[in-house]
Amino acid sequence: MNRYEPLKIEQKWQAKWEKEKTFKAVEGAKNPDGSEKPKKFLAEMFPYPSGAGLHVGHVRNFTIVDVLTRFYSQKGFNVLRPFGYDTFGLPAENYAIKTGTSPKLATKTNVNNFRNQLKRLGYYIDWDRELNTSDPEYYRWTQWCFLQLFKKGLAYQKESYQWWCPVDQTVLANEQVENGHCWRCGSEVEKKKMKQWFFKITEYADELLDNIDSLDWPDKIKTMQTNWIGRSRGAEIDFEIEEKKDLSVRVFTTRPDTIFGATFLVLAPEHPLIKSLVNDNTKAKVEAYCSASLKKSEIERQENKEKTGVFTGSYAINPATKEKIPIWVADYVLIGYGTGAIMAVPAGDDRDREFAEKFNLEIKEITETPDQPYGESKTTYRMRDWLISRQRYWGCPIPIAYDKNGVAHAIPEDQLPVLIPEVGDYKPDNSGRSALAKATDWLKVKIPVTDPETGKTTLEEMTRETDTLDGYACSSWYLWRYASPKDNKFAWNPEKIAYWEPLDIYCGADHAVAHLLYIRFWCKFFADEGKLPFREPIKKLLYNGYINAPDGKKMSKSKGNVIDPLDVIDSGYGADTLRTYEMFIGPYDLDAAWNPRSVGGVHRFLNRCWTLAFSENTSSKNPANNSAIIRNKTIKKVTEDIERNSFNTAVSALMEYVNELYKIGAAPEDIITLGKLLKPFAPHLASEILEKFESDDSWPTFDESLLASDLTQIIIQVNGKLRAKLEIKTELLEEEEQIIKLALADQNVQKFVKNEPKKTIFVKKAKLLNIVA
RNA sequence: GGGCGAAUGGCGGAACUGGUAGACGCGCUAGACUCAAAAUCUGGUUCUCGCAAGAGAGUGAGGGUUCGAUUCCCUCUUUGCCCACCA
Repeated sequence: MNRYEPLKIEQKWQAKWEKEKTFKAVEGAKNPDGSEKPKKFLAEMFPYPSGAGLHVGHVRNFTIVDVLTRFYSQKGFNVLRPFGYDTFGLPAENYAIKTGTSPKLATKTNVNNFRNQLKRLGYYIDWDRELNTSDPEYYRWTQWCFLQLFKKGLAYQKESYQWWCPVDQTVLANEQVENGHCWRCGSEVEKKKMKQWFFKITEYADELLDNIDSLDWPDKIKTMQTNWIGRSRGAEIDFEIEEKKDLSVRVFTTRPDTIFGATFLVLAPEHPLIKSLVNDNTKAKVEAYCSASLKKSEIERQENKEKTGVFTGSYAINPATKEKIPIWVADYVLIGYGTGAIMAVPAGDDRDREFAEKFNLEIKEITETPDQPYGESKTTYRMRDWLISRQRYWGCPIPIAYDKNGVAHAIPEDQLPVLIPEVGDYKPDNSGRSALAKATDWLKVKIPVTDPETGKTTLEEMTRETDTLDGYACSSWYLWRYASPKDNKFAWNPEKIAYWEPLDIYCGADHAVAHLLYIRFWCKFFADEGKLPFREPIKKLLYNGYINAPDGKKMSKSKGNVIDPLDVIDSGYGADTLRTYEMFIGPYDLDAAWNPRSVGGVHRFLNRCWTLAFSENTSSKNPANNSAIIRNKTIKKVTEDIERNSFNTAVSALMEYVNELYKIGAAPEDIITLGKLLKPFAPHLASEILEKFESDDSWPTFDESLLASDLTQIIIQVNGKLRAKLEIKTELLEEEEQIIKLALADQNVQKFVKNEPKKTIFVKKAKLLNIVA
């Protein structure tokens, strides 16, 4: 018998799979009997291919998808498991700024490295469907998607205060600001007033919220999305300004019924009406307050919740009480939510009370409620529109050009893709424009314009948009591109989409809100456009946990505690051990700590599988059928465990099976079953085993009738405590009276049951008898 | 402050719908093989008492429901994640 040499057999099988394109997915694949196979489309959240290569966290994520893909493939599904790379983004660009290497080149190197590493893990991937978001043939269609949104008014420009990262020199979406810091570089963000592009995700807020219930997604993610959208129903009420009848302040409140207790109004410092409400006495003070709070960082606003504010000098009329109430400015009111102005009800709201107490404003108990609520009912959302402009070079150019009046025009679809121009220096300047602005020739473009009066079309010279799209736009449609990644007529081919989509299983460890909300938004939009036959893109979502260093801390280069998956493979363990270990490490959805010794344990297990299959001693040992029970039990357990994503217990069931076969000996059928059940986890070793036994890899079925043996163990409890275990003939399980008699005859039971039992409870399913003494 | 989880041996974890707590793996330990070591194989391993049979305790703490609770309910402690002046 040869030794188990993982690196050798893995190389052999990987070469074979590559040559034979074993994992190529074809629409409409059929069974031998001519019936059509059911489809199953699975994917992981595609990675950003960093220069550091594959991480053990990637391996966990991808292996979960691989186990499920192989499982469904073996079960007879027509499976599609493609792969792609999310390649636009700051790391490649920052590297370019630092070294002068073009991001295009660096990305190519990184993708090649990633692909080679993925192949060494033996993944079931249809490599003909590989995609890459920075490939012009891909981003051509990202730009097309943008234009569809633009045509419907769902991509629009707005001047507003935006989060600005002073280090990365770009604006950030709300989702990319974490506790006042840039999600990428960690530096403190500022507010800056700029004209920016947005996607109108709020248009779909209700549907995005209402459909959450129907998703087979983890509750954690569903709750986070629900909170993020943050719908609240209330009313908008106009308050007239005293002595300025042409002006009024509109406020939003969820409690219009408390209007009798409203004793003052508060406006956000950015509110446009403020300048009309100040007078000569208050003007300087209010202006100082407003500009100070604009400069205030998010951190300061979070750390110091002490109420601050200034009186504008004006009064409004409470429409319910007709009383005159002062109008204040305070930064605890946010411009982006509701109307940016509130009616303060200190008797009903803690924040308003705190403010009233600090500035000695009236606190009036609510003694009256209006029969008919004031104002018009209004629903608002915590979610804001999605800011998509990025002042960066390495992104998908926004396909827009401006005429001499500054009006935005779509680049015609036949001019797509708008290619990223080559520039020598990738650094953005301080003007707030990306490095694209340095490509002076590229900036000029001729766009056909039709005169609305004459109907004549002329070519007009315009200037291109220099902003690029948020990378999340590129990942908002890639799952559909997988259906027809090489199509040059459509972003996604309608027939292929109808066959494969929506995605059956999606697995990832990040992007609970951003990506997973954006892709749902685009799906609903393109469904409305008649371009997608479904309104939710992802049926089932698995959200896996992280893998930490052995000390439980996050792996990081600076701490020097990073485990490189390729090192694990090359140390001699091989990919099968790495894969199986990462499935065995714990429940897939919880964080886990790497344990080098446990890796060794899994390797020992695979070595035992090898010995069982290839040693003459064991494999020829036992032709008898006394392994049928354990074999059928194992098939049942592994099948059901994979179906409920309990990969760690599926592996442990296989370990038990092998341990048992070591004791009782294994017939060829036992080993073939082992090979089939092992294949999702350790596909190379399993293929080697199945090859030796000349077996296919079809998923084995179990025979319920073979799960029980002739003898059955009955648990005997007295007052709920275990006192004896009886071996009885299985058919006796029907005879409750007999079992009670046998139990009471047991010596140990008699020690605890002196008199006639008060009661007996027999649970047939649990094979348990409880005697109440 | 709000929301959602979690807490089980020396360690990672198992027990899926209330029914033998600790599967499987690591570690430790005894033995076999070996001149020896590694590898491999076979036992043991929650704690306390006992040679053993067995007994008692035991799933963060306290209470409750039940014949029976790691599992359900209440109170508390610790801890993780998400959101956080959203009117």
